[in-house]
Amino acid sequence: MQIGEAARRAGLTVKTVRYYANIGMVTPRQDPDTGYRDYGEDDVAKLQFVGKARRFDFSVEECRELLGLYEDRNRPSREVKALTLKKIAEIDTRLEELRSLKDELSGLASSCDGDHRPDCPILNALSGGK
Amino acid sequence: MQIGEAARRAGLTVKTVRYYANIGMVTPRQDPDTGYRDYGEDDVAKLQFVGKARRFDFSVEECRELLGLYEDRNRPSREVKALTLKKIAEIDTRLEELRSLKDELSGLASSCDGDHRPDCPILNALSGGK
DNA sequence: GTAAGCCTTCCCCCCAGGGGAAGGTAAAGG
DNA sequence: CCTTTACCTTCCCCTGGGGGGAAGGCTTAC
Repeated sequence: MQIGEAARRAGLTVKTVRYYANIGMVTPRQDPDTGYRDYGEDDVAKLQFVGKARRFDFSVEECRELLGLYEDRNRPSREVKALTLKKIAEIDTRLEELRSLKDELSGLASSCDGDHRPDCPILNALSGGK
Repeated sequence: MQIGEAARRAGLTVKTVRYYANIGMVTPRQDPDTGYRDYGEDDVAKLQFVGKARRFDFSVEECRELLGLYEDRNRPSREVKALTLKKIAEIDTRLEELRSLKDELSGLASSCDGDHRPDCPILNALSGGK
């Protein structure tokens, strides 16, 4: 099938699918007559796989790695789990950062009257020392 | 003072400070002899201000806005508070996304044995429908 | 015949700078 | 005076993950 239908069935944009072909992640056959990319069912499955992994916050490089494991029917599940745990740890770190950021901003916001007067503890904090 | 010392005192890199000058956020005087940028105390204060706001996850454009409010002695604190509350709401959204992502990944990871055998629920989930 | 709807490659754009080259300048040491 | 060192300048390419759109080619349908 052509790239448009493959993209539709994978829930991705044509641009994205073409990008994945260019970086060698999902490489379809090429029709020698038209030069058009020609996607098979297996390609669509890979595109769906990558699309879902991206939604799970895996980077393109990690997706490539997962795809390799996905295609190797003899790989130990250990490797996949390790990658997943690493990703979970990254998410935890980011959660912590965002939480403390939110606490600080919330503290500032609640100390600010937010009225017509120019005095503003938020700006004072941003311009203050440290 | 020269850009190096200004950067040091603001806790930023020289590259960053030069970038802020290029985009017109903190624009120092220029020494006509050497062509070097010449930073005053007020410039350093602005750099510190922007640096801190960046650490609070404000975008460069938002920093420009905050800086405008910072320099306007008559602005109502309402505007600053609104910007801060908007940022807090953004952080909340991102927190929610990350939390649900983590839950899904955690569920997958705990259902995977992580041993030498090839069967892997994580890959099954990624390749499964939907 | 021509309009619609596909497809192709090619190039620039986003953010917030980082890395490094090529070249000018200033101050200290020998 | 010469050299080293430590500054500074502009200029250009790089990151991730594509998006937007131009210029051009192809069928298919009306």
